[in-house]
Amino acid sequence: MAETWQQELRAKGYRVTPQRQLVLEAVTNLEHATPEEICTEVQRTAQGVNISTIYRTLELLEELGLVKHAHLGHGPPNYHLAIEAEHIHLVCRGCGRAEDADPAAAAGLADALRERSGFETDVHHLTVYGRCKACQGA
Amino acid sequence: MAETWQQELRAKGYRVTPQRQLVLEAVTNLEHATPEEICTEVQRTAQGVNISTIYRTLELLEELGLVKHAHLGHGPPNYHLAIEAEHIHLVCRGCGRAEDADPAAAAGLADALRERSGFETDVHHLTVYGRCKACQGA
DNA sequence: TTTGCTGCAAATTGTTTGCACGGAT
DNA sequence: ATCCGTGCAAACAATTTGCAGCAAA
Repeated sequence: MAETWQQELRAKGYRVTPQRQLVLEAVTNLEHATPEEICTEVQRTAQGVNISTIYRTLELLEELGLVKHAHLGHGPPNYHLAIEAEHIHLVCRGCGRAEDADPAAAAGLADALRERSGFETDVHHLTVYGRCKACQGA
Repeated sequence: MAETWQQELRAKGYRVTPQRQLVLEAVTNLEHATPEEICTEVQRTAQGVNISTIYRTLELLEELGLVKHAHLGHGPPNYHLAIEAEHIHLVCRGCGRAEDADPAAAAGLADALRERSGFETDVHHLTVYGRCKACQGA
């Protein structure tokens, strides 16, 4: 189970390199991170790694379905494990932080949109903007 | 409404310039446009206008609450009139088009998030990804 | 005659690409 | 020997900023 992604890489003619392992580890540990942040994390154990390798690796890992990314507002995109993608992003306008929520909360929304517009909602890629509990006074 | 946006500008010590009027017109006419597209539109009647003026003007108009912007996927943000913002964006993964939906559909979602996470949802800035009716076979 | 607004160019930031070396197969 | 993956630097795209001249109050 844990060894499958390396096998999948090899099966497709790709190689399993330290950089790729480190990027996947970083995405796993940071949970929600930008390419820049991932690069910094990776460089803690392999200081030579270049930012372009991060981008290329993230693209590859996304192709394999291991990670996903979302555009949460202005800045750079946000990467996380695909397995952990089963959630809604709540982005706070106050502190800018992103927290997660149960996609079940969007079930009603999906139903309403399907019924009214025939639109099939991808609940796993939903980003909601607003104010988090902590920022409720500014 | 007796209080025009021009008066509001002056009241705050800003000036009403041709550029600002043209940008607001462009946002009105294009309905959903990037800064680049707005710039091109404005330059049709005032060819000297610089892209940085567009950015500065859009920022100002947003501060005044006249326009809003949304990040629909990768590229540059998308500007539209605030008055027209009272809707949800449905972005289709198939054709890439954005259609509008009634924010009432998200009422249940907002309730659920407030109850579970104490998160105050901004329903007017909700973007939902999925597949539109027409693209339901790909 | 002060102050705001603009155009221009340069600086920033985020991301992609071309290329040659080094290492794995 | 071949081909992939990487670091590096340069190219690119989107956006921001510093500044001098101009124009409106």
